[in-house]
Amino acid sequence: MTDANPIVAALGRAGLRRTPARRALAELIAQREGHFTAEDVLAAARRGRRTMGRATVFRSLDLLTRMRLVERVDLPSGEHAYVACLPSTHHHHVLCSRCGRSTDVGELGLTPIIARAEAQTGYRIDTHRLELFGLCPDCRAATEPAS
Amino acid sequence: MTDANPIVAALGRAGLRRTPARRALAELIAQREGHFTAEDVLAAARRGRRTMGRATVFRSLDLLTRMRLVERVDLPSGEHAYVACLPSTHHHHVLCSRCGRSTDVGELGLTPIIARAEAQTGYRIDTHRLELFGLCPDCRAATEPAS
DNA sequence: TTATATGCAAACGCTTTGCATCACG
DNA sequence: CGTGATGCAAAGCGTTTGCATATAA
Repeated sequence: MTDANPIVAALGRAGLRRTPARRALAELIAQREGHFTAEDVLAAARRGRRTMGRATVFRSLDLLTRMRLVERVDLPSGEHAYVACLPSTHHHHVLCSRCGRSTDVGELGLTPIIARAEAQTGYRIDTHRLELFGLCPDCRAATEPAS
Repeated sequence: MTDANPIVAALGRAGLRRTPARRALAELIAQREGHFTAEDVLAAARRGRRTMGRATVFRSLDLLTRMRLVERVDLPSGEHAYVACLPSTHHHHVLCSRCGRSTDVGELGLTPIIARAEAQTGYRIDTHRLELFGLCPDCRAATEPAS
């Protein structure tokens, strides 16, 4: 039991229980390349042989969010989704509006922008949220054959 | 009836009905300097002599959103809120996490950042959302007496 | 063995919808 | 007048909670 799955491994490191439900969720997240909703998880679990209670899904997702293993994003539609992400490093997410895939991008040099906003408004800014939406390379290829 | 209220004026320009409910909502929004939730509107209307049905609040808020007179923002808490804003110009919002006040800031030069993200990920980005949270000047003064 | 986690179902809160009525233009 | 807007109440979702049971460590 080497905990190949990074989420399961992190649970172990944190001294939390590696229950079947959590393993299954970790597996689902690892398989999915992009963002997903709580409902997606339920559906995926149901599709497989495993069934998880709604409560467990939300509780686990919440746990993983607090552990910074996933992050909650708000889609332009207003839906709440989650994306897996590597902890600790500050980053932003780029989401494909067609296939739902998501990718992390690093800091991007937002600091001067924030400084500018502070200068313009007089606020002291301590949190920010940047979400980028567009087409991933694959969907781009499918949509704009000739580029 | 000069439509001093910019929202009411915009409704007129768009050929939409300036009903009592919409006028009341426009008034409430004009008075409030920061962001507000649908529930806030309900409560405010109830506090005043005017009462509006929930449905009307949501329908009107939706209408104003489509007209770009208000914008929906997702607070870090996950709550959905709205902020009044001037249409057409691209801008972002700075929200005070203490008093809820909000201010618009202009474009801030995000374009190079987006270009960088596109280069890093291969995505073609066509929408973005930047929300900045912090303390407004007043709350700053109240919190950090000596700065 | 014992604190944790799970599952179910009911409770919740926010948002939408159906429908009859009302009133702006 | 006629269409668009309103209000109410009920339906619809996504999310949370209470509680008894099961289980990882």
